[in-house]
Amino acid sequence: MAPNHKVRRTPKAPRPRSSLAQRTRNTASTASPASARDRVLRAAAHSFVAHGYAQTTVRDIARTVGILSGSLFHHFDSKEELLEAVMTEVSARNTERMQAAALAEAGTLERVRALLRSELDAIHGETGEAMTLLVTEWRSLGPAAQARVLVLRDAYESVWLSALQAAADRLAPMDSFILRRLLQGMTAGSAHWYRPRGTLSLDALTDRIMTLIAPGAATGHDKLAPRGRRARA
Amino acid sequence: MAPNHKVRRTPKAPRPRSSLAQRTRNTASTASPASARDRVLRAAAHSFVAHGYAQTTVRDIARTVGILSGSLFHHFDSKEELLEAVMTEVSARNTERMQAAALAEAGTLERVRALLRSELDAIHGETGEAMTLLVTEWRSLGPAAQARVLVLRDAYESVWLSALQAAADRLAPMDSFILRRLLQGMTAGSAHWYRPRGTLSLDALTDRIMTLIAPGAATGHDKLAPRGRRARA
DNA sequence: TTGCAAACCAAGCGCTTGCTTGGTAGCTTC
DNA sequence: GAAGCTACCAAGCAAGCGCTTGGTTTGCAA
Repeated sequence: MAPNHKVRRTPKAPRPRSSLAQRTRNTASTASPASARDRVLRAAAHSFVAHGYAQTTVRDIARTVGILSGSLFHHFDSKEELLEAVMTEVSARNTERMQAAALAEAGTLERVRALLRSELDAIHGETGEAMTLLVTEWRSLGPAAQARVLVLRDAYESVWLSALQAAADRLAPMDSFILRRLLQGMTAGSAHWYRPRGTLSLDALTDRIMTLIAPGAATGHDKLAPRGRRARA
Repeated sequence: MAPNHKVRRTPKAPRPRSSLAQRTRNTASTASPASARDRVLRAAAHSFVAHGYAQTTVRDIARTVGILSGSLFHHFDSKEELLEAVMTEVSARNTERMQAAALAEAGTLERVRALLRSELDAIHGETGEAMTLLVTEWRSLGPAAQARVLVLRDAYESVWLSALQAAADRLAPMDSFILRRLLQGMTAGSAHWYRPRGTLSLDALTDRIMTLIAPGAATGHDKLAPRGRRARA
């Protein structure tokens, strides 16, 4: 087996900086609009999603940020810590967004729909959230990092679970835990085939899934799902 | 980017052998019950599924087979060809099994159920099929190999599509292509959480999914899905 | 008995990988 | 204006990777 998962050293967290202004170099306070650390994080997230963790080299990430590979380790202690940071940030941000989206709705079923739409946004949205990484690259994390991220993941999942339980009488008759797992399969799997620029909108996709889990319930938009449409590309 | 996907050389296919009898070494005709090539294939499939393609080294595979890493290349030209061979064999075998399972049923909905059960079998069954690899490790294949495997994958998918179209009036009102993609998400995703040794049987899981895609239809076994059950571990 | 091919070993090559080290440029602070 | 900090470069190391090479063992066929 390829020896992954090194032991953790001292956690790195360069002091936050203030000023702006763009230079050839990102020095102490003349940072880019997005700080150097954030730019590394974004580049890493994008590359991890697009090509996978193992297929992405630290040299790739450094190149897109515009620095040398060694300089990455000024911001992060290891490549794995970079993955953990991406996962941590992504799941924290999305738990927040999801909760806000749910609270904006009154009905139980409408809340489930809001959660669903929010999750699809996190996967396909223009903000380029890397939510799928939590599933697809889970085993690229070492056990210690897994345990740490799992705490955030559980918080995210508990929001889902209570929303599903609250709407249980309007959903397909099924244990909420199983329903959630099936739902996650559908949303995560959509990363492999759904193309945001295609003919199927994210709202329409949300409706299709709602049709499955809440049969007979009008789901708001696009009530009768038109047949014979294609989603390709 | 990590330089994968080398060019193809001459395809290797050692002549098939006949006799049996176990020795310390697998020579021309005194092969193990499963030929050496098959044992390599099985070991590779198992390791690819368990730890991922990138995390599996050729030394790992060789060790579980009981040979040295260099000897692997007597059977396969490259590690990627090994992955391709696994995918090819798996999708060919499962297309066959699935078609047989479907033809054993008369009704359109029963056929869909048979396909579904067959796919779940391929993912979780005791035969240890590596069906999930086709999704999870798809991008580990180079473009050329992808094109070759895609032919088999398309055959598999077309069986699904025609079954779904035939049963369309008894399924959730939705384009069959989209329904298939959502279904595949549920089945493939189950690899991440479903445990065959748990309290939820594969038949019961099949029923839960059928409940979603064919609401109001009695699905054969286990008609009213009991609530409040847990599937964990 | 010799010839031959398949199956494998032993050794290691060349390359890429994540990461380290020692030093420097630019900015802030006192 | 010196100290001190962050951000970065330049160079390269050790380890692990897929894969190659040359030779040996084994069984079978002629």
